[in-house]
Amino acid sequence: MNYYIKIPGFSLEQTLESGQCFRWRREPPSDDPRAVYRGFSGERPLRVRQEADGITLLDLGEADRRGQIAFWRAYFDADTDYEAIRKRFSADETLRRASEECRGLRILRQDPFETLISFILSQNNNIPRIRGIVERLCQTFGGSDAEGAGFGFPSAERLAGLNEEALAPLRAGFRARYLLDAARKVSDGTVRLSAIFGMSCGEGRAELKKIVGVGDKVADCVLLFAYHKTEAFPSDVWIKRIAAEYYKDGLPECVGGDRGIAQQYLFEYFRKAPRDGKAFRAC
DNA sequence: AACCAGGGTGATG
DNA sequence: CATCACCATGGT
Repeated sequence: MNYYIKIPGFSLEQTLESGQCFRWRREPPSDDPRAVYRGFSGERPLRVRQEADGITLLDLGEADRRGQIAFWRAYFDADTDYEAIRKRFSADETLRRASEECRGLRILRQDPFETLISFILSQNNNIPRIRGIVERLCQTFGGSDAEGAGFGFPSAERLAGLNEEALAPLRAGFRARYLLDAARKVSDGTVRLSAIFGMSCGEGRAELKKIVGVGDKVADCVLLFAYHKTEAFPSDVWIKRIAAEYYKDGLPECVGGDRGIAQQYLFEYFRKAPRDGKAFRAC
């Protein structure tokens, strides 16, 4: 059974290909002109289709349909008013352009463990290769869906029982050691991922940084993309360049507590900008 | 061939 | 506290 969710202005492509998640793939073009994506959140599979004014969840199973719908509404952040946020951001000219250009982009509410591992693997790495490593991780250690929808994200317990040798086929390099430390500390309760929902940004950051290989940037990505703590501000090489060019004295006042949302608009806007010569001049 | 990629760690000034 | 080599791998 299919289920339509109205999300005005929302774009699957802008959201799922913005570098905040790594497990969604666009299906090859069929006779259906509308884009269809297939992916997972943690162990939950989904096929989802772009509509003019929202999305359609495709082929939902019979069990707990209300629960599934509520889950994906939250995942795609369907109940946040991004129009109001963009209006507020428009006081700053650069942010106005970025948020206009990336109008369909939303901050997902992803699975915490999946997000943690994915961004551990992201360090000193590029997005296509991160996607490849995460995919191999799921195919090798994740649970298979009965319908052949693919492989869910492996649990912390499963990964905690492995060693670096077992992870070698992933070709994650030096990050494999960090992945194991994370899986171990999550599965033995040293790091309590579920407790972070109720923590402040600072507390959550400290909790995540108990893991070897998690610094400020990775921690803030998890706080933003899994826990939806929008005051988290992941500062990567792109954002550092943008800040040096446009925001030497910090973000403008209109951003308020939503620094993470501003960050994602800026990241995506400049990353997509034409790269011939001076990347930022034309923006 | 050198440089870069949604960084972090550990060793030095 | 600031800097810096280094980490493993693949793409340009």
